[in-house]
Amino acid sequence: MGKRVTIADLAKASGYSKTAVSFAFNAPERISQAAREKILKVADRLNYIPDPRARNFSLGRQFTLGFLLPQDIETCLLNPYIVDVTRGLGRVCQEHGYMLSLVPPLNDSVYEAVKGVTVDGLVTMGYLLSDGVGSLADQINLPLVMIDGGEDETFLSVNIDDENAAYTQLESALKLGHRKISIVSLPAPSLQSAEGARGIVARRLAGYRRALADYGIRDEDVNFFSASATTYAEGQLTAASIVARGSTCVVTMSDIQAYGIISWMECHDIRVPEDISVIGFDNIDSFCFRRRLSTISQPGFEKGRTAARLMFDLLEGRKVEKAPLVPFSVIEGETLGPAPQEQRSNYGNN
Amino acid sequence: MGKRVTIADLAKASGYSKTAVSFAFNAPERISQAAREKILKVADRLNYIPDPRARNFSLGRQFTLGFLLPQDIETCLLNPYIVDVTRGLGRVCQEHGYMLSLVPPLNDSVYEAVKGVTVDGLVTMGYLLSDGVGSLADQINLPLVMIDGGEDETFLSVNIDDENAAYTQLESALKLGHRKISIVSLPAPSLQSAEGARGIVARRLAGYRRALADYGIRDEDVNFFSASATTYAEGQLTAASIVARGSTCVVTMSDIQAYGIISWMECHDIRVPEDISVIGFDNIDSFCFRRRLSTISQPGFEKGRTAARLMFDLLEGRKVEKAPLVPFSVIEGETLGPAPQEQRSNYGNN
DNA sequence: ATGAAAGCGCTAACAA
DNA sequence: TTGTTAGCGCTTTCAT
Repeated sequence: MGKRVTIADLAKASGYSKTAVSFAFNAPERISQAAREKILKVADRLNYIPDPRARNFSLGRQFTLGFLLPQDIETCLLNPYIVDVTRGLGRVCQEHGYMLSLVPPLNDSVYEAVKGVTVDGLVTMGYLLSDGVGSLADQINLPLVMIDGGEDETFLSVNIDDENAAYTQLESALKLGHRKISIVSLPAPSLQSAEGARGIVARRLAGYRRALADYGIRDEDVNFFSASATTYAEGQLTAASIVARGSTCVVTMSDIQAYGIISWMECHDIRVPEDISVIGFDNIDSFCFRRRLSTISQPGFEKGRTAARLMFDLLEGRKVEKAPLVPFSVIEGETLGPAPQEQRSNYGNN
Repeated sequence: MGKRVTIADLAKASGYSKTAVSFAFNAPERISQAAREKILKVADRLNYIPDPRARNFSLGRQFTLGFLLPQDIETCLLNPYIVDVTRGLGRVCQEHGYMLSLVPPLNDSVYEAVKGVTVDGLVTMGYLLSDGVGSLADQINLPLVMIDGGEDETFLSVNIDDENAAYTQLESALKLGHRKISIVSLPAPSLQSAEGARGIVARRLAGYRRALADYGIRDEDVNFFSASATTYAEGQLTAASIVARGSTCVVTMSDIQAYGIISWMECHDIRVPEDISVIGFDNIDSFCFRRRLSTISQPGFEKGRTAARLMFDLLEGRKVEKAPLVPFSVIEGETLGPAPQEQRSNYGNN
């Protein structure tokens, strides 16, 4: 348990100064061959390894990017979409020799988490301007890139065109004759606030509203559920209410919710999509599900990569354009079918 | 882009000393009400937030745990077993207000990665003593807990009883009459070295050998494949060779390999388990696969949690027992069936 | 209750 | 080429 060998120890032992030692490790060209060799030899003998904590502090860099998660690590990593984003971030971090730090909201406080973070830049997921993360980051001079945040001039945010994606998603159900729809939303802490109006949830809702209007769906035929967490289990919990409302189609903002819902249906002998259709959002690795989920594909990996790249552009002082929209696409799976006939007749001339 | 406000700024602005400021934030009892209030008020006005980098450096703590991965972040997070371990680690980190840093081997060098890491403790996955990570950690005074490492006195390692688990896995195939077996191993960098003999791969191989011996299987009826990476794609690549060798059962050290193999089989009209059986290892969330995979369940989440707890025991100076074995179990899925009759007759009186 | 000052281990501007 | 020394921003001992 002996204390770690320091640069001072090595300086003394080798008969050189701390500067020389530092140069021996970080700037060979600024020191003579002989000195360098001697120093390194003694370093080896003493088992000296420069302390990265001190080095980073002195350099003012941490060689680490932070990933601010919307929920617990435990919960987030249950969502393959988030895992995919993490993979994208990790890829780019490695290319730059950086580590990737997972930062969950601490004791339910994002602020405390952000205040305590020791990273060169923070990539957030699912936070909005109104959450105050942006201004806090600003205050402590911390570069910020958002994923699935609000589309705002102030900060870079990597997004798909959520409004159109949601429109497309719902429309693919409406086209098949569905008229009684359940919509399952992501948790939206700031939905109420004015600034939240530009958030991802709000944008998707706008897309839904437009689609509903375009197809003349009446308000009373739409049920809206706001999940308290984006999990499989939460999906299962919602399923019963959905069925009770007589919807013929469920539109979710997350595949993982959709899976939960489908699993509940299966346990209750409700056929998907014969009795009720389900269409998800994300397109998490569906190769491993029983049936291919009908869904909207949004490239998590790509989003992560893009965000991290933007971050390094920022860090390395490169010019940054506004973050580009990442493309989405429709995945035709096996969980979306035509609306059941009986229901359809209820709404007549269609 | 103004520089961040420092403790010195605040000291000057508030008319107090740096000490007072520090106390105002970290030790209210050591300062007068009035002083504290005044300081905090000015802090607020100046937008002062203590810099965690300096604070951590000064305290000699990072409030971060490192997770040393066996491969790229990108690749590792493709493996749900590893994601599960990460979740377990993350859970405990959060309980302690810690962040979790993902540390991949940098430029293919674990050493460089470990040398540069700024964490309070390092949890490794899949490394052995012979990889030298242990002694390096020792050298820089970095607490270490291993997952799936060697069973060794020197370091704590969280494991299941891999030898018996492997035995059980293979035996469940042998019991069903399989006599021509393919074994797909994890990548094993240090399998050759003497110390590697206690590693996870070696222990499982020992289990396999014992099972093969107990059931009198001849060497020439066993095919051994060592994957270069633990991925779905690698599994698919191996599948063709497996079929070519005429095995009736594939035993893999990882579910993800098994899934890859099965997917290849399906694409080539080979029925699982009618034509060939597959039994995996890990039991990654099989709820989302087409058919339940026959496999050995090892609790990744539990391993992560246990490892992190041991780490905090270490960090907080608690006594630590030797790491306990985490229990495994057999999952009876739908991909392991009796050996095909034709093959069986080849090997007669059974 | 308060403050001066000495660290923490390293980097790097500056002087020799 | 080499060494002296002043930071980096915070914590904390030890006087006062």
